[in-house]
Amino acid sequence: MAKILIVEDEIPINELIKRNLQSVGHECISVFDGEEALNEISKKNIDLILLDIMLPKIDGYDVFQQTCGVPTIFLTARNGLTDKVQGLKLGADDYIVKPFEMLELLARVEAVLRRTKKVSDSFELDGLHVDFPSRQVYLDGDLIECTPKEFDLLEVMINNRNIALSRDKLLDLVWGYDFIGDSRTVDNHIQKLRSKFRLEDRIKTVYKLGYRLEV
Amino acid sequence: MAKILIVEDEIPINELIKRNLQSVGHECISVFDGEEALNEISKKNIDLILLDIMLPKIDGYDVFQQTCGVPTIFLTARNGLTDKVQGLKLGADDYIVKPFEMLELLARVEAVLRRTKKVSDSFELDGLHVDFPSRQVYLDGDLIECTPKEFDLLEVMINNRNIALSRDKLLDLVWGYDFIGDSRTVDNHIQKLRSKFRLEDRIKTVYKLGYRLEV
DNA sequence: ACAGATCGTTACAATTCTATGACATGAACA
DNA sequence: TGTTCATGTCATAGAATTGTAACGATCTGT
Repeated sequence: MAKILIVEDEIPINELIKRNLQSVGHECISVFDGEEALNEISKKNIDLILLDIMLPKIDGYDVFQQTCGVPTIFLTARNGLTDKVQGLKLGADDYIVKPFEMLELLARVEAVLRRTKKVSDSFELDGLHVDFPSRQVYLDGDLIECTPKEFDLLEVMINNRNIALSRDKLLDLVWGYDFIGDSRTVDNHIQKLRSKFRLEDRIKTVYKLGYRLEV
Repeated sequence: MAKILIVEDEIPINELIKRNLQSVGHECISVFDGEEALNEISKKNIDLILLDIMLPKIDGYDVFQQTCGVPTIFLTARNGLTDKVQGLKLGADDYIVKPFEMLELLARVEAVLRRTKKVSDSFELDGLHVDFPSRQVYLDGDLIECTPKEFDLLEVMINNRNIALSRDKLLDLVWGYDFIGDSRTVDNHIQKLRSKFRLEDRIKTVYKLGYRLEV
């Protein structure tokens, strides 16, 4: 997957981000101040930088000037120096306001990596090959027809693999609206995914909650 | 765990909160007026602030303006300056009305910390590893199947570790207020936890009351 | 307007969970 | 030590949840 540099001086946050990115398959390097950050940027092929603005030694603003075009997502405090940051946001690939939800961060990381082509545009698991740009799915090399909803759901499951996702969460992420009343819509689409893409053993049901894609 | 700043001028209340938060593993700093509060905020990496509104020297309202986005829970008197406070509530992560129940405060603290990702998403004890996002439990590295009630109860016990929890309290926290039935239900589920997760020595029974998870 | 595809809903079967009761064991107290 | 009440332990019936298939409404392209 991608090599991601996490520049964040609060150790618990840094480690939490690291754990989550690693769990979806990325390689992570944690640094805790701007000096270390510039060090890593110069010597390694970093694919993406998560950059806190408030940093010891050299602040995020100055680090950003020297990233030489490496894609960057800013992590900004709720009411930080918004005026200064505002300008930066234009140059950055994305920014996210703390405190943020981890699922949101993961989604943005994937989006930037895909946009900047630093991540393979596809996903492999067992004999399954999912190609995101073309929205096509192959099983053992054979193209499997895939409806829009099926693909959207599959994509969300892949981007949030190893996380228990409630039905409500899935409705939010895939259907995009708050669902009223109870229906078996999610269940039925999950069922489609399982049988169509041979994911019976990979998509676990989390009883009374929802589903989880295990890789 | 997390570093929590308690800003409360009534010494007994301040100390009570401190004792309880420490017993579940948090690091606490007690201050008794707004001036001290700003001092601590500026020099240390505070993860969460519990902020009384009525304070000597500088009041909670003014302190909040300078927290630089550190998550904050307000402690408001029932008939405080509700008009002024009302506005604050929008910016705060949560608020709780005095007099409050300690368990309620603990629950809100955990909720905010998890929401703002200042607390780890997993819990370790002896060979037991509990992963909250995936809702999976490992014992000596092996995945142990876990029912919803088992996981919910385990989570509550972990979040309120070192605190004696009555059966009624557990029924409230895990089953929900509207549960009608035998309180032996709790006993049976505790038994499951003990045998399944090798917690025989960790979950103590508090005679005539309930149970306590000791770490 | 028609044919074909997609998708939300429903119904029923299969599965999983859990509250409960019965009995055994243990703690408190006189 | 004996009595009483509280808790540990286990099995099971019934409730709750999910799997599965089929249906009809809606949409799309012709």
